[in-house]
Amino acid sequence: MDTAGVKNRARRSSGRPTLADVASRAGVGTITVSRALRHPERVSAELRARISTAVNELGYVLNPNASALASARADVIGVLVPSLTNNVFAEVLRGIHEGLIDSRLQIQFANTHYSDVEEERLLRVFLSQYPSGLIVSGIDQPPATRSLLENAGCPVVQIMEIGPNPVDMMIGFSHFEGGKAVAQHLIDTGCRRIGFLGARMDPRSHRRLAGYQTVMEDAGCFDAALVTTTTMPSSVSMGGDLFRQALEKTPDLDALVCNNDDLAMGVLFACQRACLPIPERIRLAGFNDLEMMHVAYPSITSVRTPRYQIGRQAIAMVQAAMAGERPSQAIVDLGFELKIRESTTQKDQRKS
Amino acid sequence: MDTAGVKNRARRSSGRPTLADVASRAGVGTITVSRALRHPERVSAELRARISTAVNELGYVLNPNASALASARADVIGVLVPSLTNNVFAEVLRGIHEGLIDSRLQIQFANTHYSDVEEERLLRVFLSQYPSGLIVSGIDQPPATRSLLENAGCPVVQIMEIGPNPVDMMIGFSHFEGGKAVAQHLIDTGCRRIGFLGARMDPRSHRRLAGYQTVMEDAGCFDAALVTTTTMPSSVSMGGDLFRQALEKTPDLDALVCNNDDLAMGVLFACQRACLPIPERIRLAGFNDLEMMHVAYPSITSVRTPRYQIGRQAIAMVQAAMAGERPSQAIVDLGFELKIRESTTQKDQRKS
DNA sequence: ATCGTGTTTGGTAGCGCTACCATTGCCGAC
DNA sequence: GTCGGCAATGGTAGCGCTACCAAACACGAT
Repeated sequence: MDTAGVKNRARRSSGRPTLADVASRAGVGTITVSRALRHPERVSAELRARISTAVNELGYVLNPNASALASARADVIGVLVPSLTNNVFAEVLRGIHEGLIDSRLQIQFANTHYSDVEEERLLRVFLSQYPSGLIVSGIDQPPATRSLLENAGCPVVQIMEIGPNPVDMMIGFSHFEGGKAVAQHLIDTGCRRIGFLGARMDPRSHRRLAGYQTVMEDAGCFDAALVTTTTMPSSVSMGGDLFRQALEKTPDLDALVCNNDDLAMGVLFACQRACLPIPERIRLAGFNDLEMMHVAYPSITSVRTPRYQIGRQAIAMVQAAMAGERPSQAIVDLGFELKIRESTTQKDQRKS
Repeated sequence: MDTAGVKNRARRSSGRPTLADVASRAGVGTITVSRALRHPERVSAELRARISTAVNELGYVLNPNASALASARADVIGVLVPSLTNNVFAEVLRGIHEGLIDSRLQIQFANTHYSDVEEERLLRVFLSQYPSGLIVSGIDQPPATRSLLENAGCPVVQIMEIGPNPVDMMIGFSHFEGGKAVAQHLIDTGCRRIGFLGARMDPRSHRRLAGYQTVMEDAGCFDAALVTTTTMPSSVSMGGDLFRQALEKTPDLDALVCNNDDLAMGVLFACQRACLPIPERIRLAGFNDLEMMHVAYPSITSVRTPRYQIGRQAIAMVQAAMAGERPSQAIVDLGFELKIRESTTQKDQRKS
């Protein structure tokens, strides 16, 4: 009967304007419209204007799926970070975002939750979309993941730390040296029983610990009992917990290097609660230099890490590589800065 | 000469296995492979097994661009949040992520940086990809953005707060009531000169302020000089700055409601530095109940907000709507919980 | 005038997948 | 036995875009 079939054998269409619509309105070929959007400099000014008018009149938006399918390349930069809760990575993302303003490229974050398995899975998801670039955290990818990165067919930047054998490019700083710097500072100010507190001991944390250990051994002060770590996630309350554990093991602690600032905050509060004055009884140092550190009372010594710059320059490296410009150096060390504050300074030294 | 042209007139191909490769290896049609991956229950167990084997042997990965192009639907949920630095949204994202484990769907975040213009731009980017669902923060979208959402052609969940006229669905809690609850608590404990500190006054902050103001007016205590706000971003140091401003305007302050916990931390440190004891001289309350609040010294009263649950349930609502199940109620109020701690409790009351 | 070179534009054939049918086989109902 | 209905499977025509050519044209060199 065919009575109900109004749209009998209708061809599906999203209803949105397509390149062909723009092309016919502008009186040009579809490919010229595509070029005008993608490489404006290859199209004459006159056609560019006509096309631009047609695009605006129709409200045309390029279909990224069709584009990616046809060119086997998506205008997407995949960014893999182990945590979003962690303010450290939030700053990196801010740098990436600001480096991408006025660019056709889009960022696509994913959170590996510190899991190698999850990292590999997410990387496969990214790769299936033919990204234009990849930014991954750390340098300790397992072989399978590393191999995926090497065959990604796009620029890859490893961020946060530096080391030998970059997959492609690398930007960060030495966590080992950072750990050394804090420990050395405390040694220099006369501390001997310097504890180390660490949570969520990822590879970067281990390298900071190694830096601390090197300095302690060189000073003849190392004692395994001074190190208190956990694989549990880092948090402020965990800082307090680890501090109490450490104090029980080594009651003669005179300073603490914390693997990050959250832990340091926890120690600060625990000390306030236990009436152990900082820095008089315990010197305290963190890592990363979150904004809170210089505001705290007492203000807390920390290692300022160039998180924003890492993001900003990582994206610049990707864009340069996409344009065919290989960087002069594949490995960029942005360094760090030890911010010495009240928490590791004698009261009498503090007077300026 | 054509000597260099080895791949003369070669057809482009990504080199990856395609559905057709899988189909021929499994001895079935391409469409059956597509179905086996997309709707396994519609394919017989035998073919499913053969196809699964072929997929594994070839290492086949579905091309999401081709899939989205052909079906005008991408397996992507777009999530728009105003900030990533803010721990508040990090928890929401964690909820969304955990709600999506074992799902084919992917999340795609974007950060609007509290900008309506940026929000609209990002929304257009999302829409161009034909997302399967959208999660947006807040309920105050400007008309153009709202219209985009209404015509998105997919489930939309507005999160973080609730109000009338949802675009589609809504989940959150009342910031107005939250603001009222803190203020009322302080009134109840005898405070009269209760200040309000706010930074980055987004619509939700304004509603908390309105809640505070209502309570203050009802108690006959409202004084515009007690309110100190800024449009600048919120931070711990900003908390200290606002506190100093407030103390100058109204030196007789006996309590402070902070628009969020970062500010409250800043006030805490500023008070410690100025030797103004909390709660004896100043009572202090925050908003959101970040982990730090219960660890601080003194521990800080705050309004615990169901951030994780918001994310978790928002994604569940999207998935249900995708399956055609309309929720029994389009608006879900998850409430909040006032956590009363040392910072608003008299010393003598604290003894239990 | 002829040629080469470079610039601008367009035609067309896919990219890999899924919507839309059509086909087949099987079963119970009449 | 024939038929209708359902379930399982497949053929094919796009989805909207861009890579790959080719054509048209301008311009200076020969």
